Order: sequence, then C-alpha cells, then structure tokens
Amino acid sequence: MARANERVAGLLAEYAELLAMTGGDRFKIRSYEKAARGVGGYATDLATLDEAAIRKIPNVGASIAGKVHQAVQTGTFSQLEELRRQIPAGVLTLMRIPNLGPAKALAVYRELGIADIDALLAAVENGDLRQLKGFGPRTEEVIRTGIELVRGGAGRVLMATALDLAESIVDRLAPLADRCTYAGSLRRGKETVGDIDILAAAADSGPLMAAFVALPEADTVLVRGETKTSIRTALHPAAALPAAGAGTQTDPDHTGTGGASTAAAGGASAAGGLQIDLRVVPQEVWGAALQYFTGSREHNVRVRELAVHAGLKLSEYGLFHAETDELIVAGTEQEVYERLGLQWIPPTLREDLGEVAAARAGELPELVTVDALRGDLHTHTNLTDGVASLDEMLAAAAERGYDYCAVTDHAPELFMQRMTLEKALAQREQLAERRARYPDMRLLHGTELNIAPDGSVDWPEEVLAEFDLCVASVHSHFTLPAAEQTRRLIRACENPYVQIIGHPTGRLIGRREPIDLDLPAVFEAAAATGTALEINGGPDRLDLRDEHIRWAAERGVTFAISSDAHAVPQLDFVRYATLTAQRGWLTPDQVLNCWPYERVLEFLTRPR
DNA sequence: GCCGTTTTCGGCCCGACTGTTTTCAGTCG
Repeated sequence: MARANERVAGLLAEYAELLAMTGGDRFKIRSYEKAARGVGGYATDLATLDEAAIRKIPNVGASIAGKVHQAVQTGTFSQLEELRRQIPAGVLTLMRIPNLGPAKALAVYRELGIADIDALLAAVENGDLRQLKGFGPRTEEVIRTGIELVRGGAGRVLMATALDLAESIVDRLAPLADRCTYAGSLRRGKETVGDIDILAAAADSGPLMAAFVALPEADTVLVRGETKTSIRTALHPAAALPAAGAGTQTDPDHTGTGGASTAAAGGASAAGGLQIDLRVVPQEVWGAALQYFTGSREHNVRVRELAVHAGLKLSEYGLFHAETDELIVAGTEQEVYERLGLQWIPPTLREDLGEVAAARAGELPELVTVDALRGDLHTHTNLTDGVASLDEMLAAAAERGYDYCAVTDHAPELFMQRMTLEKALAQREQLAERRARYPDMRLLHGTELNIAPDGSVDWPEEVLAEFDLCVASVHSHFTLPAAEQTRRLIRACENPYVQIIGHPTGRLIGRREPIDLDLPAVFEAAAATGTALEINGGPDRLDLRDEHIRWAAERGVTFAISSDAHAVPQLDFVRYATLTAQRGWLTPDQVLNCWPYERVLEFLTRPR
C-alpha cells in the first residue's frame, strides 16, 4: 500500500521546482529538494508521525515540518498552492526535456505563453523560439531532439509508478470482488506501461464499477460499462511518484540537485493522464480472461495458433472445442496452458520470444525471484549521497533476511560527493565494529568506482585491493563515440579489482539515451574476465534491460541484481530488477547475489 | 530553509560543459 511519504515528497519536489522557476533563493530550493529526498527515503510512514516526529526526518526543519504536516492532513500545503496558481502545471512538464531547466521553461512561458510540450514543438517548428534571448539555433535543435526523446515514451509511465498505483487500486477493489489483480504489460513486468489493466471476478459488476469511478485517482471517466470501465488520472505532476512504496527516486546520478525534482515532474515517472481499465468477468472464466488480458498480443497469437492446430479455440471466455463450441477449461491459467500441452508460462516471459516452444518442451527456465536473493551488492549511505545512515541501512538489510550486504558508497572522482580515502577507511572501521551485531549477515565493504573515459577507475591498485567489492560505473562522458565507450567498458571489465559493472549502459528511461556501445563485445569481455554485469533496480534505470540481459546470458555472463538503494525503502528496488531479470530469462544460478556467501566470496576473491 | 566534535551564523557539492555570448547563464552530473 502506498505511503504518504512518496506523495508528500512529490509535493516538496514540485515546490522546489516552482521556487526555482520563480527565482527563489538557490539554497532554499536545495533545502526543499533535500527535504523531498529525506521524506521519500524515510523508513516510517508519515501518516503515523506527529509534527515533532516529522521534524526528526533528515533535512526537515521547523518550517518544512509544518508544511509536511499540513500536506499529510490535507493533501497539499498553502505555499505550494500559491505557486501553482502562478504557474500552470504544463510548464513543469517542459522541464522533462533534457537541457531545458527552470529558467528556459519560465522564459518560454512568460515570453510566448507556452505551457505544454506540443506548443513548444510548434514554436520550434515556426521559429518563434529563436526570438528569445539566449535561444540560438543550437538550443532549438537540442530542444527538438529532447522532445523526441521524451516522446519516445509518449504517455508511458515507469513500471514502478504503475505498479504502485495498480496495487493500491487492487487493494481497494479486492473486497468487492471474488478475485482482483492487475494484468497487461504491468503483469509482464515491462519497464514502462502505456495503461493499467485491472481484472476482477464478480457475479455483479455494479459495486466494483461504482467504486472504481469514485476513486480519488479517477479524474475523468472515459468509458462506463457493465464489463469494462475506463478512467484517466489527473494530469498533475505530483499525482504519483515512481518507486512503488519504496521512496522517491534518487537522483539519477547521485548528484544532489536536479534529480529529486525531475523525479516529481520528470520523464516517464509521473502517472498523470494515465488510463486505467477495469474489466469484470464471471469467476468461472477467470483464468482465460487473465491469460487473455495479460498478453502480450504476440504471445496470445502464438498460443491461439497452438489451440487451432489442436482443434480448439481460445478466447478470453475460455478454451473451447472448435467444432462444438463446448467449453473445456477457463477457471485458471494453469488449466488453460496445460490443456494446450504447455507448462504454465510466467507472465514475464509472455512476449513470443521462444517461451511457447520452451513450455511445450517442458524447458522453461526456473526464473529468479526476489525470495531467491540472498544479499544486495550495491547500496549507499549518507556518507555520500544516501539519506540513511550506515546503521539504518544495515538494520534494514538484516530485516530483509539477507545473508550478506555490501555498502558501496561513491568514490572520489565523483567530485560532488566529496569522498576521500580517509572517509572510506573510517567507514570500513565502522563496518568492522558492526560485524558482531549481525552474526547472520556478512558485511562487505565495497565502493562504487567511476569509470573514466579511458576505462581507468578511482584509486590505485593497493587501495582497490583492500575493498571486499568494487562496483564500477559510468557517471560522466555519456556521449563518446561507440568505439571509445566500448573500449572504456572493456578496460573496466579487465581491471582485476572490478567485480561488477554498475548500470552498464547509463540510460535513464525517457530522459537519457544509453551510451553508445558494441554490446556483444562488452558482454564477451564481461564473460571472459568473469566480471558481473549489474541489473540496476532504480525504476528509471532498469539497466541492463531485459533483451540485453538475454544476449549477455547467452554469452555466459554472470549478473548482480542490485537495488542501488540510497534510502531504506529503496532496498525494495530489487523487485523491479528481478522482474527485469525474469524478462531476461535468468535463473538464480546466473545471479551472483542468489549464491550462498561462500560461493560469492570465491567469485570476489579468485585470482583474475 | 537546514545544519553544526571545524560554525547557533554562515556556510550550503561544485566543476565542467555548452551555447550564446564578448564575460556569462543555464544545465548537468
């Protein structure tokens, strides 16, 4: 169930953006951004806190605590409403466009009255933009391509955002139904979804439909029917945040400013204007309907083909004899697949990418699950850009039942994090002191290194050798030519102290393209050197992505499913990474952090 | 607006890059 934290964090981030546009003091702006992160990353649900307790949240002082309290009670706070009156919500959406920040967004609004992306594109096309001071031909081009990038995910929202919303709605509808769940691309674990499909089984659809259109999320009712009703959520930046009950999205590159705000209004992360369909079917056809509405279309075509060849007919109403129209099965998905001679196919595989043939041969992989994870190998603390202390992170990891946990704060070359060797060594001491407190969880001292353009990383060899674990990631120079990027990553793989490559392509869904890479070459290097590739669970990263995981797996690569958590609730990000890993057909044996500690240790310490 | 075994006031993460400039503003990481 969604916590108040994410919603309020979104309001604070939105307020920070509006302040930035209206020329507020930059330190004040930063305070609200930091407070948003503190609130979103706070482990306790705000709804259970009084104002004094709210005051204890990191980066929340007396002033913001009052606003947070008001927001928890009323859903907003007065200063935010004041600014919302001055600047239309659409202006904030302009800031989704890369390289278009608060100053330029305000300029196009004030000078040209532009308050949405369509109008901005039109202004680019007819040359209006060029009249503006500070807008030259190059800026025009940057905005044009930026709009294309944002439009690439037109109307789509991040899986985490959709999952949070879908689960929350299912929770509220379930008491009125015999069964209720979400289906569609969300159930298949796709990284973004264009709409949410909710399926319910009930004898009488009336109460369900009534409750559905009465949801506070239902801004517009698009269709109102007996079996299908569609609503659309409000087009408001703070309508929802990513991170499915798991804290606000961290800054994309652990950078402090800018990130928290883009999480609120940014890219595919907001759920504003999202269509949600509710379909109600009789309990007897639940399985057939769920199979049908889960898709994908391509998968269903393949399965129905199989049915036709067997003299059968499959629809959302059941599996029938083609000739007699006699119903064979419809109650559960298992029965439907089984009667067609197939293993039950996990939703994350239903893309017509070979799963039907595999199911027929009884050769579906035993997919990795969240329960199979024994540890997390990429986490941060407030020593760098996390919002939780070492103790809070360790306690939360232990709470999850992990057998091991690596703390991997940033390294010095990411200058704004102000990491030093002294700080790293002090943290290692602290970690050593805590070992006795966690007899059932091994504590690994790691670091997240930065891969320089030439493929080198922070710190000399003798320092690297003393870490239990080195993750190495690209945090800069995203636009090098493919040959250079490829060489850069291969060199990182070849570094004997680097055991995991973090978020290998550096993409941010809807906001930044992946770096240009010869992926097969990198995968081969990773396999040859025994360097694991990360599946980063950050909702807007999911990097590596599904199809690339499969390519890499075919080449024998080992993977790490990581949260990259910068706050306690974000440890849950492994959920999204695991769905992505399933879409890459991974089994626990291919995932480093599904292994027992002894085997992980062997992997980390073997001579290379 | 927040925060403090380097400050209860005076700092705040800050350097690089790029495009539009002619000395800088905006944006990003």
